[in-house]
Amino acid sequence: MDRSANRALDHNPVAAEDVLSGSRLLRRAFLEAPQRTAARETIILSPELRGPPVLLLRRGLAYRSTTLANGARAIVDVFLTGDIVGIEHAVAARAAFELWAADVVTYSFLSPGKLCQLMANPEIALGIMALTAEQQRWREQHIVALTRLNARGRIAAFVLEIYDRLRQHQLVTGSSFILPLTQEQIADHLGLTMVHVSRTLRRLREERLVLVDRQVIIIIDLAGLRRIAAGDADPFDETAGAGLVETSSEMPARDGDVPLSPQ
Amino acid sequence: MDRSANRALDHNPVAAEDVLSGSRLLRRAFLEAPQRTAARETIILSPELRGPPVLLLRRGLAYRSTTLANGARAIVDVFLTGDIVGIEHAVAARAAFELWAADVVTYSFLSPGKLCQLMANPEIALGIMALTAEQQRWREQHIVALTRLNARGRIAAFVLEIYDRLRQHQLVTGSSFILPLTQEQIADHLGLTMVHVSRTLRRLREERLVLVDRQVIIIIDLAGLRRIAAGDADPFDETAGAGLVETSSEMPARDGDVPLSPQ
DNA sequence: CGGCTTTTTGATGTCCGTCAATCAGTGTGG
DNA sequence: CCACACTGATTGACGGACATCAAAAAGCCG
Repeated sequence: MDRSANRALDHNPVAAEDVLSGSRLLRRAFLEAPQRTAARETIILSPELRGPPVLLLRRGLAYRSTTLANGARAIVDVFLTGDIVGIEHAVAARAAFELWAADVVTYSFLSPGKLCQLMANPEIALGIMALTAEQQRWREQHIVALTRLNARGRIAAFVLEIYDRLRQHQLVTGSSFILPLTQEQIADHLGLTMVHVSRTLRRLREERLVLVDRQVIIIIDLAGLRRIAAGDADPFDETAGAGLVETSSEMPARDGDVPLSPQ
Repeated sequence: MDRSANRALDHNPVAAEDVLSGSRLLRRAFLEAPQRTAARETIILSPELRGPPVLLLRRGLAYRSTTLANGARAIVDVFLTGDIVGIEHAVAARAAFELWAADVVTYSFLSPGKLCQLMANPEIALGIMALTAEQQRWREQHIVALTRLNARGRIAAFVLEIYDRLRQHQLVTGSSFILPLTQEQIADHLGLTMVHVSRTLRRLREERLVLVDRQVIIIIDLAGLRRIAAGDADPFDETAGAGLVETSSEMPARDGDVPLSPQ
C-alpha cells in the first residue's frame, strides 16, 4: 500500500529514458569532480561568493538558511547525503542563502561554467530539470505544511519528508534513522521555537507516534504520522478507545530496527 | 537606491547571453501555441490529468492550491500575467496541485513533448533553468516569510512580492496596482485566516503603510513595507515621534498614481 | 429590491512564544 | 577523578498573536 508521499516522482513517459540517462551522466560528472570536506557548523557557501559552484553531497547533512533583521533564522531547506545542492548556480550569479554544514559534510563540486557545458547535452538538461522538479515538490510540501499545519503536523510532515527522502536514496530500510539537527534547527526550519518543538516532540512520543531522542528518530506509527501530516483533525474524539495502536497498515514499523546513519 | 528584493535575478555572466536568447525562443514558441480562456474560479489544471501542458499566462491571475484532509486550503503560489506555469510538466507525469483561475485567465500552452523537443536546444534549456531559478527565489522568500514573519510581515512581503514581479514584467509603473484575490485567498496563501488578514490590513492602513481596498492595492510607504518584510522588529519604540512619515527613500510613492491592472 | 459574496467587527479561547530556571550530556583541564 | 564550562533539551508560568464563532455591514449582480 504505497502512499503518494513516499513514491519517487514519476516521469513523463516521453522523457523518462532521457531523464534517467541524463541523471546518470550528471552524477558521473560529479564523481570525477574535486572533493572537499566542511566541519560541523561551518558555512559551505555564502551569498557573497560570486559564481558559486554546484555541489553533490557525498556525506553528511547541510541546510540553507538566512537571518532576518530581528536576528531570527529561517532554514529554507535541508539537504541529505546524495542530494545535489545549488543547481541554479549554473545560471544565477550568486547563492540566494548561506549553505551550512549541520555535521561533517563531504561534497564534490562543479563550477557553474562546467555545469553549463554539461547542459549542452539535452539528456543532462532533462535530468537536471527532473532533479529540480523533485526538489521543488519537497519544497512545495513544506510550504503546505507551513501554511496550514500546526506544530504537531509540521513535525510529523518533516519527519516523514526526511524518512521518505532517505528511503528514496536507499539510505534507510527500517523505521529509524539519524538526523543530525538540533531542536533549534528543526524549529528554524518549521517556523517554531525550540521550546515548542521540545514540547511537541514529547507529545508525539506520548502518543506513540514517533520517538525523537537526540539525533535518533524512531518512527513508531507510520500511518498515524501520515494522517497527521496530511492535516487530519486532531484525534481528540477518536482516541476514546485508548491503549492499543491499531493503525500501522503501511508498514510493520517497530522500533529495534537497525538505525542507519544518512551516510 | 535599489534593494535586492526588487532587482531581477542577475545571471552568471558565463551563461547570460544564452539565457537571454533561450528565454526569447521559449516565449516565441508560446506565442505560436494554441490559446485558451478559463473563467473566474475554475480549475485550469488538475492533478488527475496525465501529461499536463505547460502554460504561459497571457492575461489574468492564477494560483496553485491544495486542500488538506481537514478542509483547509493552502495556496502554494500565485502566477501573474506573463508568468510561465508548470515548466516541470516537461518531465513530471502529472501536476502536483490544482491550478485555479482567480479571475478571467487567458493562456497559451505547450504539450510536455513539445517542451522536451525545445529543450534539445541548449539555449532554451538554459533559459528554462533561469526561469525555474527565478520562480524558486520567490518561493524561497515566501518560505522565509511563512517561517519567521508574523501576519503584518507576511502581508507586507506578499504585497511587495507582487509589486516587484509586476514591475519586473513592466505591468506597473506607479505605486498602485490591482490584485484580483479575495482576502480569503490571501489568507490561504499566507497561512492565516480571512478574519486576521482583514484586521491586519486595517492596521497597515492605519499605519499608513499600504492601502488595500477590495482588489486595489496602493503602496503608501514602500520603504516602511520593505523594512517590515525584512523582519525588522515592530516599531513600538520608534513610533514615539508620531505624525509625519519620513521614510520613503526608495521612491516618492504617493497615492493618486494611475492604477494599472496586471493585464 | 433580494440574494449572493466579501469584508468588517466583537467576544472568547487556544496555540505558541517569551522568559527563566533546571537538567542532562560532552568535553576540558587541573 | 572531579570541578567547570558549555551546549542542547526540558519544564513551568505567563502573555500575546492568531483562530474560532457569530453577527452584521458593505459590495456586487441580476
